[in-house]
Amino acid sequence: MTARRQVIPRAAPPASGRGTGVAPLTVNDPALLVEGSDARFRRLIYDLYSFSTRLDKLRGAISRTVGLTGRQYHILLVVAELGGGPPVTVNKVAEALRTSAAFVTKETGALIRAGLMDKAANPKDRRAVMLRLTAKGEAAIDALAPALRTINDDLFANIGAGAFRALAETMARLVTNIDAALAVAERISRKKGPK
Amino acid sequence: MTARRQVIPRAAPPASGRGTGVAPLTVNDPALLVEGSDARFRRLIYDLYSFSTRLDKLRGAISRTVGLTGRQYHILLVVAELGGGPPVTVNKVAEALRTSAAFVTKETGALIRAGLMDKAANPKDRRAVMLRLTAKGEAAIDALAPALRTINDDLFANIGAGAFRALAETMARLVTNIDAALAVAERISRKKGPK
DNA sequence: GCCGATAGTTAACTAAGTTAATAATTAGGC
DNA sequence: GCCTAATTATTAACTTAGTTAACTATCGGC
Repeated sequence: MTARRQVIPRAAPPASGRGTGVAPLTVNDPALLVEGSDARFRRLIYDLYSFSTRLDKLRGAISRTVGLTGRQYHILLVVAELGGGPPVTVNKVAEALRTSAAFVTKETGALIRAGLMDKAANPKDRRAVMLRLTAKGEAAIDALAPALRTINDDLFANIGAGAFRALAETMARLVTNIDAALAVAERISRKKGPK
Repeated sequence: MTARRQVIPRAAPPASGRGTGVAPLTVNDPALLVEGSDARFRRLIYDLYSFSTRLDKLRGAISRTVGLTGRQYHILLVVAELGGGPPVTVNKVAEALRTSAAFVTKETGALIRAGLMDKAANPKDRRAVMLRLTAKGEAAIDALAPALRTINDDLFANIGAGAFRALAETMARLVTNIDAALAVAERISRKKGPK
């Protein structure tokens, strides 16, 4: 089918229009207002979105060099990190990634087919599986480390030790807080638009 | 088809195993190391991922109360913010959201069908469109503000003005840096795994 | 008046999830 | 010891959020 352009209606009478785009504040907390405006706050939220979009792309690009998607690589890292402790189960990985067990099952399947991970039944609990990296999986992580060092250094260029630690602390707090905020949002969402 | 459980192979000989999970460092920059370890850095990256996943869900939950997806609401906000200046085009919105024009076209279509936005041909340049909020679109933004204030305050609970400003500054720098890092990653990616 | 660049749209595809149903197993109450 | 409820993992079908590539229409320079 051809890409015939859609007909655009003639300019309608202008919307009532706030003109300068003044909108109601999106925060109450005075600590988040700069000279009474939430502009800086909204900018921060946009930056967080921009950053996370790009961070995903970054992870995707790095992962492609070993034939993985970004999420698969992330799972590989988490299994590596949890290894050495008690058996790594599907649910533990799902919790660490804050995603569903179903998704972990699907993606670990790809990693196992690629020979980077293996799965064995836990003799103590035959419902559970034990996920482990293979030697090839560990080699893949090691192979990516040099590129990762270059990229991470670039990413944090001109950010000193103080700013790094402050960021790490604030992000840890935000991660803690966001679950409560999400619970509130979902309560409102269910009340107002249960669909 | 029934969900017959997959047969799990008997425990294979253990992978070569790093045992304690010691992996090569993922950063060089000493400002990012704590006692010679990159553990705090990796934790920060995980936190950034966790946070952005949840932030997406938060936006999704809020947006559902007015029948929008998270991204549609985001586009609505950006058009509101850019309004009042020169005509808002598809490309400008795409740039602000760091996404493709194709995606903006598709999502603004939904917003227009919902009566929240309208589109008119620019008489000065008939290739371009002018996106504007309708009165209903502005009303939707206003209607969400009270819930947003509650949720944002919860999200930034126990984060003072100093930490907020430091976070805003560091995130702005990270957003600047990540484009360079992404360029490096994509160069490596194309070199090593052009597929 | 042609030619390359720019603006937008469409179609087809991919990544990254989700929910719901199902199966296998375990653990607890009695 | 047996039944029931909970837990662990898997599968299938679906959704959201994007992407790239091809294409149309228009503009600006020469």
